[in-house]
Amino acid sequence: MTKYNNTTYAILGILTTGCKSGYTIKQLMDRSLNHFWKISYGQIYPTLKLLVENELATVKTTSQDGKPDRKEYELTDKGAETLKSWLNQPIEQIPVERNEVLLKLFFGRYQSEEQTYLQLEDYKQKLEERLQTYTAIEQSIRTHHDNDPDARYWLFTLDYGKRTTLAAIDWCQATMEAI
Amino acid sequence: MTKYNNTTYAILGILTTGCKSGYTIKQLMDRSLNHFWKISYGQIYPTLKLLVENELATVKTTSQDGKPDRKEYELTDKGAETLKSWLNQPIEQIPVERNEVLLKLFFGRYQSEEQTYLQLEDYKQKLEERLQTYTAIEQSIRTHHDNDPDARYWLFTLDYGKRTTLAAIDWCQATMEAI
DNA sequence: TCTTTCATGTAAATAGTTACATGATTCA
DNA sequence: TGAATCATGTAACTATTTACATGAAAGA
Repeated sequence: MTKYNNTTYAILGILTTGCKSGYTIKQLMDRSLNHFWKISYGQIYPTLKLLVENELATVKTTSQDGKPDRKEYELTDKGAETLKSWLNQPIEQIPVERNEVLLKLFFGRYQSEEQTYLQLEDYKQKLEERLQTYTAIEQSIRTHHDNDPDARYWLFTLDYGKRTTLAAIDWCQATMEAI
Repeated sequence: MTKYNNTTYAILGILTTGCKSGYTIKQLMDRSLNHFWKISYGQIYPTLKLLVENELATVKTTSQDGKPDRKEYELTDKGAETLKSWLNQPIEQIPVERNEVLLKLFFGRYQSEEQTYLQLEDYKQKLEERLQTYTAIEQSIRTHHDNDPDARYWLFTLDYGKRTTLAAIDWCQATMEAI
């Protein structure tokens, strides 16, 4: 079985949700996966091309009146199999999440305590904004996708974002008090 | 002021801690920054070269008996200034941390509930191992670097790792119960 | 008229890992 | 004898973003 990168599997997965074109894939990404997976058009279009080349999907161009032509992609059986087999594999290792604030804090001795404090305050504020975004998305899913069988899983991923962000906010507070 | 990437600033910062060669930089990284910043030799050596080219550091080659020659790098005033000015700038935005487990969970509908459960169990276990590593590093810092003025800041970054990892573990538990 | 939305795509640049090459010493 | 540690470095590959190019329609 050929191995693809996770971005390819992400696109493969999105094709199961009814999104069919590069444009709508990007939209769904930005709305629903943005907190743990983010990609640009520069990756989406070449990947869709690759899917067709490797027979994981098929394309057809559809004309729409008043709007540009769009290419609609559909998973093949091989594509669906590839997705499922990836889903069932456990992850190899948790990746290291690079954190610029921690990197700066690590060298905190070369900074004034006021500056460190301001840095943490700024970070905390950004985290709080993020938390609010998560809550907003959650509300939106609960009202617009209440009967969608995917919604359950989407809410699980949001819950993760909320919990870890909250933990980070608490850490900011505690660290600011310790300085 | 020229802008560099964060990896360059990380190396600049490590040069203030007494690590002088590419080899020892890598060692310190692996031991102390590994939970939020990780780089390979393939990045360290070219970056050190760049630092010298841009007059942020100077090199001299020292011979050691019984061991290979080593290059020792030292920050210039310009290098120290560059580091400090970066430290004082607030981060632009919190990066999206890609999470393969969440990506798989997002498409959980195409997987059996047992498989999803196993996936979460596996992730939880990996997180618990990570938490133990953090605790071990913390102990090591408390015993070996008790009077080091940097130690305080190192412990702050570890505390972040512990809190967010713990939150992720709780999420795993809650999600496993919900499935 | 200007901005937004729709829609697809490529080229260049940046970032980063992995694999390789080299070679001495120490320790089991 | 073989592995580990010390030590530096490059080439190839992979992943990804950013900037650009194109162009029509809708709405303010």
